[in-house]
Order: sequence, then C-alpha cells, then structure tokens
Amino acid sequence: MSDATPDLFSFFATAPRDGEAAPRPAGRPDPAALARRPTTEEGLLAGLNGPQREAVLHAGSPVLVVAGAGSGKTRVLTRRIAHLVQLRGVHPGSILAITFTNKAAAEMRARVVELVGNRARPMWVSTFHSAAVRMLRSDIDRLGMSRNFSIYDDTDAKRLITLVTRDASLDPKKFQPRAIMNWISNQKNDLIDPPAAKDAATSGNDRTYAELYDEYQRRLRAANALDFDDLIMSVVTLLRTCPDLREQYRRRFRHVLVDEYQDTNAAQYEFIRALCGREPVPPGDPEEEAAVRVDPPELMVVGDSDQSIYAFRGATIRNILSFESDFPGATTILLEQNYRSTQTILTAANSLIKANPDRPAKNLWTDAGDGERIVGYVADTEHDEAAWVARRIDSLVDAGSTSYGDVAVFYRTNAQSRPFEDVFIRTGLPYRVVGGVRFYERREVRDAVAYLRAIANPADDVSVRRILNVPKRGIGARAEASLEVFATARRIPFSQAVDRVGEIGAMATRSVNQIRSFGELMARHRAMVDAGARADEILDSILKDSGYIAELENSKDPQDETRLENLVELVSVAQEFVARAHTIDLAGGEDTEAEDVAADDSALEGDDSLPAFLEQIALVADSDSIPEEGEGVVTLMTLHTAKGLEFDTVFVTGFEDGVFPHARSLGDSKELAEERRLAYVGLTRARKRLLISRAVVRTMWGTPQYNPPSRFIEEIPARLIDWERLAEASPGWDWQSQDRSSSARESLDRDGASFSQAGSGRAFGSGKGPRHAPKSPVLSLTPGDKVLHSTFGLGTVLATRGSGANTNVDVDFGSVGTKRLALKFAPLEKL
DNA sequence: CTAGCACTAGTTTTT
DNA sequence: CTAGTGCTAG
Repeated sequence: MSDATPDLFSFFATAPRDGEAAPRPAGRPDPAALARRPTTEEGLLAGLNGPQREAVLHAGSPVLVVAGAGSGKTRVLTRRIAHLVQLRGVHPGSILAITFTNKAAAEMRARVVELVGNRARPMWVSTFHSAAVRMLRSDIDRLGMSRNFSIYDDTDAKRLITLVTRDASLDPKKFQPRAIMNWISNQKNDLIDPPAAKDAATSGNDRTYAELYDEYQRRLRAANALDFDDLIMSVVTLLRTCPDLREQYRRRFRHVLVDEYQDTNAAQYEFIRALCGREPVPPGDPEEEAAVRVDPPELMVVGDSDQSIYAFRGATIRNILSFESDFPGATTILLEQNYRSTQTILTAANSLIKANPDRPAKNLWTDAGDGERIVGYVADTEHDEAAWVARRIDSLVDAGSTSYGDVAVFYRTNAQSRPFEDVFIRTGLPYRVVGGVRFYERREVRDAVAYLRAIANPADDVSVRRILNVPKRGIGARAEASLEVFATARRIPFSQAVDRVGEIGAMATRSVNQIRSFGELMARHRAMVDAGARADEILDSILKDSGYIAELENSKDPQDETRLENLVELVSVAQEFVARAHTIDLAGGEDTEAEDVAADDSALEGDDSLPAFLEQIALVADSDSIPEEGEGVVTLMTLHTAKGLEFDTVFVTGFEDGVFPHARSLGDSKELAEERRLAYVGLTRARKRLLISRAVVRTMWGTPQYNPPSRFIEEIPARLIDWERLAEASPGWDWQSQDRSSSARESLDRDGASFSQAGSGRAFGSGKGPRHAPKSPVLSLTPGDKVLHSTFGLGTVLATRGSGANTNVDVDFGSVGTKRLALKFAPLEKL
C-alpha cells in the first residue's frame, strides 16, 4: 500500500493547526501559501520552545524525544522533516517516517507538504504495516513466497485457525480459535517461528499450540497469505536473511523517524534496528559486515511511556526505556510543556499517573492557567449517565461555551456507546460513533472483498471457501468437504479442486453443476483481471453476476437494505480509488498518491487494478472517520481510539471498577497500570473542560451490576472536582463491606439464582428489573490462587470478573481445560 | 441442502 | 442482550 495511503474516503483530511497553512484542494499552489512556507531556520523554528528546537535541530546521533501529552510532538516531527529538507539538503526520498495509524501518517504527510511543498512526495510516511507490505511486495520472493500475497485480517486468520483446529480434531471448546490466535500472535510479535515455538514449549498445552501454529503457518503459505503479524515478522526475516537488501534500505533511508515509539513491539523494534542499528544482525555473520559499512541512518523516536496502551498486543515500553542502551550515543530530549490543556486538567492527569510504579518522573505543565474545575457526576444507571452527558452538552452549547464539534465522549468499551446513542437520538443531539463495527468488518463487505481476493489470488482458500456458497447456490457442507478431500489429496488449492470438479466421483450432479458454474464465474472474472479491467468494474460485475445483489434485493430482511447500501458504498470506494489512481495532485495540499519522484509524470497512469485496490483496502481498517471539526457533531469513541486527538470538552465516562479499570485487569498490577495510562490518555485529550462520570448500576450482558467507583477517581485530587451529583445514600447495603453474614451466604449457596433476583423495588429508574443482592462472593479469589473443584480437581485462578454474587472466575484446571465458573454455584475450595 | 430454531458462548483495546 | 454457532426437522 502506498505510504500515507491517503485513504479511500476523505476522512483523513487535516484541519489546519498552529497557524500553518490549511490543505487546499488540488490545483496550482497558492502563492500566498508559498510565501508562508518557511525556508529559513528562524522560520522553521518559529513558535518552538527550547527543547522542541533542540529536537528539530539535533544531528548526528540517535535521539529519543520523550513527549508528554500535548507537548507538540507532531509539530516537532514535521518541523524536523522540513528542516532536514530545507536546510540540511536532505533528499525527501531518503526519509522514512513511521506512525501507527494511517490517519497519523496522512496527517504527518499533509503537514510536511504544507511546509515544504510537493518535494515531500517521495518520502515514505507510513505505518509499520504498510512499510512492511511495500518492502515485501518487491522482494518477498526471496523468502519463497509470491508477490501477490493476500493479507489476512483477524477474521480471516481466525477462520483459518478454526479450520486447522477442526482438522486436528481438537475440541474447539478447549482450544478456542481466539486463544490460539492470541498465542500465535504473541509468538510472531516476539519473532518466534514454529520450530522455535516447539522447542520452547514446556507444557502440553504449549506443544499443542505450537503444532497448531506450525500447521496454521503452513496453510497460510499454501494460501499465499500473510496475517498482520506476519507482515512485520517477514520483513524482519527478509532484512536479516538478505544483507544486500538491508544495505540497500540503509543506503536509501538516511533519516528514520518513529512516532508513538512506546507502542512498538519486539518485532517492530527489530525492524527499526535492522534499518538503524549499528551492529550487524545477526552479530558476527560475515555477510553482514558489508551491510554495516553504511553508517546507520539518523534515528529519531518520539514517544511517551505514560501513553503506552497497547501492551495487550505485544507493545513493550522496554523499547522506550532502554533506547539509550539500544542505540549507543543516543540523546534524550524531554518535552514537558503542554500546549493543549488547562493546568487543572494537567494536575489531575499528573497525579493520576503518579500512582503507576516504576515510572520515569515527568511532570506536564502549562502556562495557560487553571481554567475550569473538573465536573463529576454519579449516575444511577448508564442511562442516567448518558442523559446527564446529553443535558450537559446541550447547556454548554446553549451557553455558547462550545459547539457540538468540540465535544467528545469517551468510554472504555465499544458496547458502552449504546446508551449514549439512545439518548442522543431521542434528544436530537448530533453525534457520530467512531469505531465499533467497522465498514470492512460488515458481513456483506467482507463477502465482496472475499470475492475480489478469490479472484486476484486463487490460492486464497479462506476467501474462496467463504464465498463458495454465498449467495446460496446449493453447494453445501457435503460438497465442500469432497472438494477439500480432493484438494488435500493432491496438495492443490481449493479453487483448483473447484475447477476440476468433474474429476471428483461420487458427487451429486446438481452439486457438480453448481460448482462448475461457480468456477466459471470466477474464471470469467479472473480473465477480466488479466485483461486489465479496473478494480471498480470487476467489483461491480462480480456483485451482479454472482447474484449477491439480487439476493439482497429480493430479501425481506430489513437489514439487507443497509447491506445493499454498504455495497454501493464499497463500489464507490473502488471508483474513488480508480479516480485517484489517475489523478496527480499539483498543489501539494492534500492527498498524494505518487510513489516515487519518477512517478510524477506517469502518475496519471496509476495502477487501478484489482490487486492494487485490494492492497489499498487491506490495511485501512479505519473506515469510520473521525468527524472533522467543522462537521458539528459530538464524537463518541473508545479511549483507545481517542489517542492522539484533542477536544475542547471531554467526557470520560464509566469510571467504575470493573468497567474502567476493566474487570480483566483488576487482578494484575501490570494491566492495571495500563488501564491507568489509558485514563491518563483520556484526561489529557481535553483542552478546556473535563467531565467525568460513573454509574452506580450498569446493565452488563443482560444483568444489572453494581460497580464500585473507579479507583482512578480517588487518584485525582478531590479539590479539582466539582461533583454535580454524588451517590444517593446507600440503598440498604454497602458493596464495599467485605464481611457478609454466613447465613446469607448459605442461602445464596443453596439458591443463588432466586436470591439474586429477590431484590426489593428499585431505588430509582424504571422500577422494573431485578436487582442483585450485593453479596460478597463466597470466596474472594484473585488470579494465581489455587483452588480445588469437586469434579475438575486442582486448578489455578486465571481471572475474575464481575463482583458480588455475580462474580465469575476463570480457572485453569490443567489437562481438564480452562473453565469459567459462576462463583456462587461452583463447588470450589480455596487452597 | 436449507431453513429455522436452540443453544451457546462471549464481549478490551487495533494494524 | 446479541451475534454467531450448532442442531434438528423438513
């Protein structure tokens, strides 16, 4: 995928920042903007503070910029690049800038273009994943794979794992695809290949996982596909095994900049090290010596260990903490002055994050003044919480203090958006949810994409099988199984079995006919690709010819109407892609599709083929856009999604133990620290106004839960918070109290279910709905505890979730497997 | 083989 | 509660 992949939809368009020129539509450069482009050192350093200037100017050794929230790190990065180009005479093509999201990449590119114009075009500004894809597309054949590989997203990967597990006749209950996938992902993030994983396996469980990993990997290869983690791992392997390539890239990229360094995992670190490390990788290999002859490029990484929120997918802050020893001679620059928030907000965030252990000291400050106090609200229920947020937003807007577009509502998990949407719809408050069910995850879109992939890469078994009987064409499980047997026996891809269906005996004639016509359908469209048809033509044609559209049109299911709309949307995405492939942006304001300097003139004949389109969409998961400032709608999103953004007014909701921090993290201090960093990220998104809330009762998966206030609340100095409403007097019980009468406990044991339904009328709210007795669990268990179960035997507690009488525990019973047990029923004994 | 139903199970965050 | 999966009856 091209760097910065200026997105298919236009949602990455950037709002003007800190007085720099706004992006303009394509056209001739605006002379006024040209005049504004700083070309002198003073111009480029204008408005920067001391450490920022230092970071922009630093030359000659690796630099770590520790950039606190709101300290202007994007500014530093973009000005540095501009400085390299304008004043140090660096060719833009020798700059590689890595970010984590496409959005960040697009934004950085746009801002650099504002500063230096179209000369910036040959820069690589991309995510780790797209940089990897780009390198793999040109050289993966050296690893024995074909260059037109497919990229499997999580869903594809999971599907394949399910197939592998099933073929191994393992119990899918004990070996859940999800768990296996996580395990494999961890291996890949640590660059452990299947043989090494087998060697390292100690438990029987690990050995099985390693076997599955091996088989999964074999099947991926057979399908000519890579999953997300493979992209990074393979590119590292590529650079390690091909010293000449590594040298080639080291010669090309003389300046490497990495944003969000705290979120890099081991594999990504090795990637950076392969490009920028001083010592050979692996050390001592004589062939490597040649590569080392090139001086390492200048490396700048920017990060903030307090904003590391992706440890769950392999990120290590080790990378940032040991930067100076990893890259000898490195300098560290601290950016502590915050230009975003009020002092009140910063003080709250600072004192919250101080509760994390082993944290390098850092203190954000601002000269912007204290500003408003934080407003707090304790709601009865999540609906009440949402209603309060809506009321508050309305009164702020009515008072002219803010506009809808300047407001954001954050929550821990996507599921929490529901009550907000309900209230916002009812009150007519304009909003937009970012994230959640993404465009490319919708079934119909995935089906369409599977068609395209099956056309472009016939070896892609997962995709072929996905659409074999979609829409229904009478090819059922039985026929599919015969095809699979045939394919496996001959070691050919599934789609070849389809093409040779005539050779398969013992199959119903009807099935044979259906399969044959499916094969012909695919063959026709593959021929279109070979004939050079445009991506949108192929998409349009396959949707019609396959009968997919017809099926949706004839359906009575009202959901199918939206499905149809989504497909129309996908077609227009493809059309936009094609249009863009034939556009060249002369103004240097917005999107730039050109790949290389040389591409400038030929850009009008850009690649509009199906493979190019697939590549483009494979890594763009962000289809739901973050509203632009002018759009005038309130933005709803998870805290994770909020990273890197800022809003005048921010609501951080659901401050309850078990929600935020999330229940799964309560037993583990590392995970708890990560949750706290997440809270820190949330608070520091606010420019002027911060509001926090919690609900006393929250309905989770159908049952109301009483959650204690989040421990994070008391880590914020009380004097900063103005509570608009506090909890009602305790409605007859006290969830905090640990001791429970044993008689109550016994009755709970005997008849937990009815007991838990037995609550009195509700203190507030609708008056219906059962209320759970606020019981302490029979046992208080924390992860790591050993327990004895009357049937499963000895086990180790992995996690607990929920509270009071609703507590569930996950227990690993060794060979018996992992079970989730309702504590109130389980015959458990704590050891 | 499909459609309809019951059941289950699972809900953190994402390239 | 809801999506996705597994089962049974046509």
